[in-house]
Amino acid sequence: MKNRQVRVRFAPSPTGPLHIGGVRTALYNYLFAKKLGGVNILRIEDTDQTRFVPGAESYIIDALTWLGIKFDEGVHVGGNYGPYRQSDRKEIYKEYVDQLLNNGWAYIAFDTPEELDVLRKKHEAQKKTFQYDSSSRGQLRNSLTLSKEEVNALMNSGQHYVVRFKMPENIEVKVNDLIRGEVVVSSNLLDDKVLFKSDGMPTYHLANIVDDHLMKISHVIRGEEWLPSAPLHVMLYKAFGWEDTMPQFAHLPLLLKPDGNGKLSKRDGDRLGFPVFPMEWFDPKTTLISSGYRESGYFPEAVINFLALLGWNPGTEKELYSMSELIQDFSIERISKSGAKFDLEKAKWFNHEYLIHKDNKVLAEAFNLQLSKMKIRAKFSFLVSLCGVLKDRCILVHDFWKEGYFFFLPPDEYDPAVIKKKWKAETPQLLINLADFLQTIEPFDEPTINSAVNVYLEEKQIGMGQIMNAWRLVLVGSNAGPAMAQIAALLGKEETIRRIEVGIATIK
RNA sequence: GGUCCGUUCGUCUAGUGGCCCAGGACGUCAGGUUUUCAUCCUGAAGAUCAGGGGUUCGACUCCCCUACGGACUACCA
Repeated sequence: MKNRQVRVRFAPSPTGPLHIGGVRTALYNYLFAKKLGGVNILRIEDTDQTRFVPGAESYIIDALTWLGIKFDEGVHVGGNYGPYRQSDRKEIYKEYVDQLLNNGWAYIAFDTPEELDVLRKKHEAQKKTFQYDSSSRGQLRNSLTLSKEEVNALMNSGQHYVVRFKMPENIEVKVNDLIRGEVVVSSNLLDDKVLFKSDGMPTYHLANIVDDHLMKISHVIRGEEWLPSAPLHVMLYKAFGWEDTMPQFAHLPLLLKPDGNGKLSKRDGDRLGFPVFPMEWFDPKTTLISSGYRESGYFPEAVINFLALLGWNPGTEKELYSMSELIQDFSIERISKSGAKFDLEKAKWFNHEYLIHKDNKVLAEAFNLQLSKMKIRAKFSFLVSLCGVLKDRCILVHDFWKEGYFFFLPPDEYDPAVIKKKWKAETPQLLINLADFLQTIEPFDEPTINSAVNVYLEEKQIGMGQIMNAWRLVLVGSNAGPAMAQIAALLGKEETIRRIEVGIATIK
């Protein structure tokens, strides 16, 4: 098993949009594969036809593509171990169930879900737990209790049946987990899981093991919610005689809600007002829209960086990581054992870091996209300069509008608090004089305006406090925004003077 | 209820027996820079290492118990 090629898979089921915890699982698989020169596979686990959601599969692919998580094999890229969608592999599983049935590792069971439900309720009423296992299978309707003739008769009569795994008694099942070490469970506590459903589809457990084996998966990196079923999976490898090539397991810690405890869920996003999905998702059933990081103005690099550090760290103080740096430094040994609470503040900080280091042209393009949705047109070169001026104060791409709307819309009202504090009797005249002076400045750019105005104020013996806030008020409408010279330069001479005139005429 | 996993500042975490009366980052607070706001810079507060027992000359680090939290417990994945 040494020197086996690293082959990992990310195997979501298309029951809805990929949620941020799933993204992290996909990311860790990708980083691990690339680090070791291995192969990253995208397999779609759609054995439950009742939960299939149209659009979910393409959403998963688009989201991972947006984030820069690439696959070497998978539904969308093909490969030598396909098909990569379990519904397309339906025929394959039959042969393997038969193998188990033939060598006594599985049996046929006729109990209906309703019958079992009644049994569960009955046991519950007595504060006991019903389990379909070695203790109960002798009293139920299955090929272990029925005669061969009865079984055949039932099957021929079209009676629905499932195939269950026959969990052996009294053995210790050991799961060697790369993150948690050895986990030991007694087989007596494990139940006879359904491997093959009455609808002719395998369950997750069967399909998963067969596919991992057939696709030569070397490492299974998945969420901690799978740890309880790992012993069953180990037993399945044993039953098939595939112990030698059984993959190594690594169960990742869960992503927790920001407040309180518990697994992060779709609900939390709505409740706390932050996205739990990489991209916006339109639910065809409820017609509700869930927000996404992409549409909220986050950069994929920031989302990746933030997620990578949630449950893993390099052991150094380095926090800003590009994807290729992550690949270089990633290791399973440094994944932590305990769940990590999702902290939006930290995510924002990462985004800000990425935003301020982005080229102004890239930012301008993103901003332009937002503006065009608002039906606002602007010269690209103007947007590039504007982004340069505003980027320090922005966290998300959306903030460019919040921080710079007044470059597009003249003030329609003036902050009363600023008027009260900074608008004196002599202010209008001072502004008129300033406007006259601005008229003479050439070129009307930031450094020129800045030094010219400074000299002008000094010559006229006007204090900064006497005029700057009032000037800002007429240009912006409040006391916010970047330096005055920057605002004036971007607004242009004509508009700057016009706003001064309008302000004087409006403010009493 | 049962099984399994986990537990270091509010949050993410460093720490693999002495370097730790515990380090970094986010957040918070204070000061500085700035004509405003933000950025930025400096600093501060913030964890009796869940609690209790051991082992050891010495424990955040090893062992046991307890508490708390979580996951799982479907013909869902």
